[in-house]
Amino acid sequence: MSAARDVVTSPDGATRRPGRAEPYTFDSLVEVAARAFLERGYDATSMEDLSRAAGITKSSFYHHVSGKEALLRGALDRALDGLFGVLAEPRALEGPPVARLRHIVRRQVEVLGTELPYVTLLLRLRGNTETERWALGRRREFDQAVAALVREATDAGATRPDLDPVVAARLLSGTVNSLIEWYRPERLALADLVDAVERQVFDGLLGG
Amino acid sequence: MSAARDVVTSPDGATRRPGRAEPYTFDSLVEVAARAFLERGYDATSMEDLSRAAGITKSSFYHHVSGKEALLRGALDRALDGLFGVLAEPRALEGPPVARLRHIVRRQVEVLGTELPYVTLLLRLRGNTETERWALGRRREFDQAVAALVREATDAGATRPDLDPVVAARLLSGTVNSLIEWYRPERLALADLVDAVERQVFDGLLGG
DNA sequence: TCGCGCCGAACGATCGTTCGGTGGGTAGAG
DNA sequence: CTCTACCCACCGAACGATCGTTCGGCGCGA
Repeated sequence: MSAARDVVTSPDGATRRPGRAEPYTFDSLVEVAARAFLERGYDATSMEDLSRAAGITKSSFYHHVSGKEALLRGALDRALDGLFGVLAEPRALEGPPVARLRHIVRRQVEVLGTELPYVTLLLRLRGNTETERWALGRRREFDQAVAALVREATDAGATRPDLDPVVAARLLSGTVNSLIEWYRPERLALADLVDAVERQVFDGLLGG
Repeated sequence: MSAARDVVTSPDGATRRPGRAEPYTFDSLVEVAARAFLERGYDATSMEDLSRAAGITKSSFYHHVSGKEALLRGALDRALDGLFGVLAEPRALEGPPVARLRHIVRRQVEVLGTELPYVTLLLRLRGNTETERWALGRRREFDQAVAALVREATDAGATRPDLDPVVAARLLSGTVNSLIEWYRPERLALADLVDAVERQVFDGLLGG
C-alpha cells in the first residue's frame, strides 16, 4: 500500500531491481500483516488475507515468510523495541521521579502513535502461544518499570497521598494504552495528543 | 462451575428435576463461554473447549445453544444492558453535568467489575460479523452519550479550559475501560477501585 | 544455464455444525 | 400399582469448510 523503496541493497552490496515488481522484504510484509491484524484481529486474519493484501498468492507469500507466527513475532519485536527504547533515554533515567515519569508518558504516547499497528498487536495478546507469552512477559517488564517510577514519585511525596501507587500506575498505563482504540494520525496531530494526555493524566479532568 | 439452581420451573409451570445432573440453562452456558472467551479470545476458543468447560460433549452442548455466535450475542447483551442501565439512572439524568458525569463514571466502573467477562468481550470486538458490528454500534452510542456530557460540562465551564472535550472524553472512556485488562475482584475491593478511579480521573495523578 | 520470484494444487488438521440413536425418567391409561 | 409410550438430555461419528503449510513446476532476467 505504501513504503515502496525504489532500490534495495542486496546482502552482496550490489543494488538491483529484481523480477517484475518491487521486492517483498520481510519487514514490509510484517507491516502489511500488522495492518491486517489491527483490523480483523490475529486469529481472524488468514494467510490468504495477508497474501492478498500484499498482492501475491499464498504460496508466494511463504517464499518470504516462514509462517504466521513469525509475522507476529516480527511485529511484536518492533513494538517492544520502541517501548524499551523510551526507558533507555537519558531523560527517563535522570532527574526527579515525576519529571522522568512525565517524559516517559509523553514519549510512550509518541511511540504508540508512530508504531500504532505494532503496539496494538502487543496490547491485544492473550498468551495462547509461546511467542505471545514471551511478548506478554516483556510487556510486563515495561509496566513494572513504570510502576516502580510511580512508587518512587509517591515516596518522594510528589503525588497526592491518597493514591495507591500500584493502582495509580495501572490506571496510568491503561489511559495511555487505550489510545490505540481510537487514535488515528490523520485526525489529530501527534504533538497535540501528547500534550492532551500529559495534562489529563497529571492534572485530571478538572485541572490542577 | 457455579450458579446451579436446585429447581427449574418448566414452561408448563411444574417444577421438576430433569435427567441426572443440574440443568444447563442458556444463561449458565453463556457464563461459561464468556469466561473462556476472556482467557483465550473469541476466535481462539473452540466449541470443543466450551463444551469441555461445561462438562458435556460438543454435540450435547448444541442441544442447549444454537451456535457460537448466539453465545457471543448473549454475553454482549448482558454487557450492554448493564452499561445502558447506568445511563438510565436518575442521578445520571438530573443535576449539574459534572455531578452526572461523576455518577456515570462510578457506576460504569461498578458494572465493569461485576460483569467483567461480558464487558471484556464487548471491548475486544473487531467487527468481523454482523453481530459484532451491531454491538459495536451500541457501544458507540454509549460512548457518545458520555462524550456529550463531557462537552456539556466543558460548556458550563466546569472542566479546565485547555481540554478538547472530544479528546478528553476518549481518554476518560479509555481509562475506565482499561480496567478490564488488570482488575480482578479478589485482589481489590470494587468500592476502593471506584474511589481510586474517580479521584485519578477528575483530579489527576498530582491532585487538585 | 542457472536461480529466484512466483504460482496452482493439494496436504493433514481443526473448525463449527448436523444427524441418528440411546438410555432413563415421567406421564397417562388400564 | 403396573405397563407402556413418549420425551429429552446426552452422546459418537461424521459433515463440508477453512485453516496454516508444503511441494513441484514454470518463466523471466542475469
